[in-house]
Amino acid sequence: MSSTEKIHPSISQATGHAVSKKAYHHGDLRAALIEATRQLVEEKGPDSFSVSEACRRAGVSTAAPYKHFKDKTEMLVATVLEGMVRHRNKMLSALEGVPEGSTERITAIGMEYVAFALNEPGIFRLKFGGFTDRIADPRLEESGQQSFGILLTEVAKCLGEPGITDEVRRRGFLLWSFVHGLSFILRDKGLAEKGGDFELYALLEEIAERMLR
Amino acid sequence: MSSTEKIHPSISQATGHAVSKKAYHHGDLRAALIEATRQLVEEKGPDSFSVSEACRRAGVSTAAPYKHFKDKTEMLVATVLEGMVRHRNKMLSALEGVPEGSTERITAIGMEYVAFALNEPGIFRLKFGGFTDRIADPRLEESGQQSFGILLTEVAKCLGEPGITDEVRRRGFLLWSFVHGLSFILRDKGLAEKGGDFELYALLEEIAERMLR
DNA sequence: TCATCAAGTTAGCATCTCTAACATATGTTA
DNA sequence: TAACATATGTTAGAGATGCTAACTTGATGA
Repeated sequence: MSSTEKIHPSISQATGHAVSKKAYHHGDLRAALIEATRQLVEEKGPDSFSVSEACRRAGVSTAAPYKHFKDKTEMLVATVLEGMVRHRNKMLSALEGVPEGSTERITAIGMEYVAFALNEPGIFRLKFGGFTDRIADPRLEESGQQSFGILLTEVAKCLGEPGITDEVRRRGFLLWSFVHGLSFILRDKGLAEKGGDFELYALLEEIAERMLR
Repeated sequence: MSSTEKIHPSISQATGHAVSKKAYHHGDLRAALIEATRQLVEEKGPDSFSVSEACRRAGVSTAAPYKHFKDKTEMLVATVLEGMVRHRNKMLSALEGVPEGSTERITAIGMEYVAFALNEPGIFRLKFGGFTDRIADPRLEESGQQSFGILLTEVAKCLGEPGITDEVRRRGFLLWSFVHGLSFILRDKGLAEKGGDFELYALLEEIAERMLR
């Protein structure tokens, strides 16, 4: 698929928007713009992203996005939200088949977390390291909490706690901090320099054990 | 001090530049622009920073910076480098008076790391979470390695290892990941929500113990 | 059928980065 | 000391961008 090809998704599923806005002129410009934004953020980096270029890629005028998004920031937020949904779903499916209450479940979540950072570094940066100064969007906040909740549930089972106790929250916070930092470092350094030295899975296992012991 | 006051530092010390460029028209425009950049990055956030505004604050035309920096990115890099020097010096002075080979030294470094992230979130973001897509400057890389070296030295002493062995590197990497992630999370959430729940120093102590045991 | 409204368009303003051409201070050298 | 070379600044302007206003078009439903 050529990178300059216009984007015309048939149906907007990921946006979670009213089906009523589905097919006017473009088909689903909102979804197309989100996809163009996602591509550009990965190709050029979040800082070099421009609305104009997304418009060119979606094959519409530069004024068109403003019928769907308040401004550039909202466009990025929508794109990040879409990414977070994918991220969460990946984490959940990574848990399938892994024994309940085992530390491997924690490790699996961590692997998926790091994988997302490495596979979609642009979105990852927008989501986390990103533009807190530009956005304090409650939807991003909430979406993050949901993902954190998945981890906490697993930690509770691992520790044999009855629910999300203070201790669970504390351990979860420590684990999250570690995996979060690891993701950033690996993403920044590139897998070559740091990931080559250590086996990622072994690293995450060791951490899970040290933290949950 | 008014935020619109012009910046006229008497002597450029932090830039580490040839003294020959000290006093032409402005005094030391290079240093003044770095300071203006630093202020703006903290006030408006790294994404909203503009060269024009830095010029206004330094009281020069918008073309003036290009006599000192190749482009906007180089201006930001110079500002981040200056911040990294300050950061490293703070870490080093945090070690003074703390017993050699104690885990408190590790904790002290961690505290300083987190403090920098919280006190200078804009620079911290540019330095790390920041604009890897825009910059892969070798000077930033090297400066980061130097800071990491400080940590590794302390880890080696803590573990009683003869030098920077593979095991030291591994533990140091784990510790760094954790503190790095913690800094990001605390910075993003704001101290209120997360830092309120846990005592930062205690958290870092616990981590140091779990990691170095 | 036709009025309404959603979703596009074009035109244009304000701002931004960066360059070219010009102006001036400084320090050097004949 | 006069003239030159260079560092450092200025003004003017090209090209890109974010966003708005005003207009056009096409789908939907009374």
